[in-house]
Amino acid sequence: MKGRVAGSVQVGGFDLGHLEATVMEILWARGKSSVQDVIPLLNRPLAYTTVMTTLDRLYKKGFLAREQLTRAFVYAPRFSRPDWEHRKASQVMAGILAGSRHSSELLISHFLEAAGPQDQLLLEELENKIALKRKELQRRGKP
Amino acid sequence: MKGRVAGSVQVGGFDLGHLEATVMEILWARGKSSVQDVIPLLNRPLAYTTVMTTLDRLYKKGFLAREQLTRAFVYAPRFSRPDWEHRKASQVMAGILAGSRHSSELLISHFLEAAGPQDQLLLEELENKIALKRKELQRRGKP
DNA sequence: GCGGCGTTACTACCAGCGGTAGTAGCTGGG
DNA sequence: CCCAGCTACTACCGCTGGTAGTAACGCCGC
Repeated sequence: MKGRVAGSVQVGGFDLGHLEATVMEILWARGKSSVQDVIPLLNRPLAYTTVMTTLDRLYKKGFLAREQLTRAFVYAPRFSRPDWEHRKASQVMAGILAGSRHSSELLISHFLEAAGPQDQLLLEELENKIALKRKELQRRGKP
Repeated sequence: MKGRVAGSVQVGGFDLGHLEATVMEILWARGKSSVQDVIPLLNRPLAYTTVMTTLDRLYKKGFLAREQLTRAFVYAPRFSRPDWEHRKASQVMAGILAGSRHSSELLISHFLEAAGPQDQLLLEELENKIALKRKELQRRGKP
């Protein structure tokens, strides 16, 4: 009877299997696509129904929208890739923030460790954003 | 025969079930613990063997160390909670960085959105770190 | 020395999910 | 009106995690 324990950090809700992820990637690249559109773009031959099931599951999970233009369904991502990443990032951050404030710092620290020369602009932008946020918080703190 | 598709971002390797997560939480809170120690701290009664199996699986996954002090095994986390979070964060960041540089910014942006007054110190620290990193990159850039 | 109790190791079973695919039935175009 | 193509439904497999029973083993107390 599946215990269902409250708590536990679990990022959950954004887990895609390999096929699912691959298909999403294709959808993001192509935009509106039917099953037939997707099949030839896969790196291996899969039965029509397999791809359809996958698209359907993605649809039922709310990742894809569908529309019956011709006889066949045409699927399209409900979120753009960046948008989806943002949502995912939100989930991840929410999970991490729930764990502890400290972990947020850890995560960002790790980003800093991994940052290279190509990220200089990004860092600059980030620094600005943080400065802004701090000013805002200070303003709100003592009006 | 399990298709095994290359690619797909998947954070993987840090997935704990609910019971597993709960048990880790207990271990982090209590430090070295035996099965008997853990059982009363769970929010519902579970068979001795259930808890043992869970501890054992965690052990085999490398999350816990064990030691046979008395007759029973005594389990302890192999990583502190912050340390573990750091590792997890690394994985997450690696995944996100692999996706695109842009997503890193999204993730951190989201953190900034979620940041509140209680994070002022954190933000300050972060700003310093970024400034440091930028200086370092500039130094390395044109010696 | 021996028996029992606590422990472990082994094994099992179930449910959920994702990958994979077959079959039946519906439908629009010719 | 019939066929080709598409969907819906269903199924099966493997893996993972939750849950637990059973058998065997060793230490402690008598």
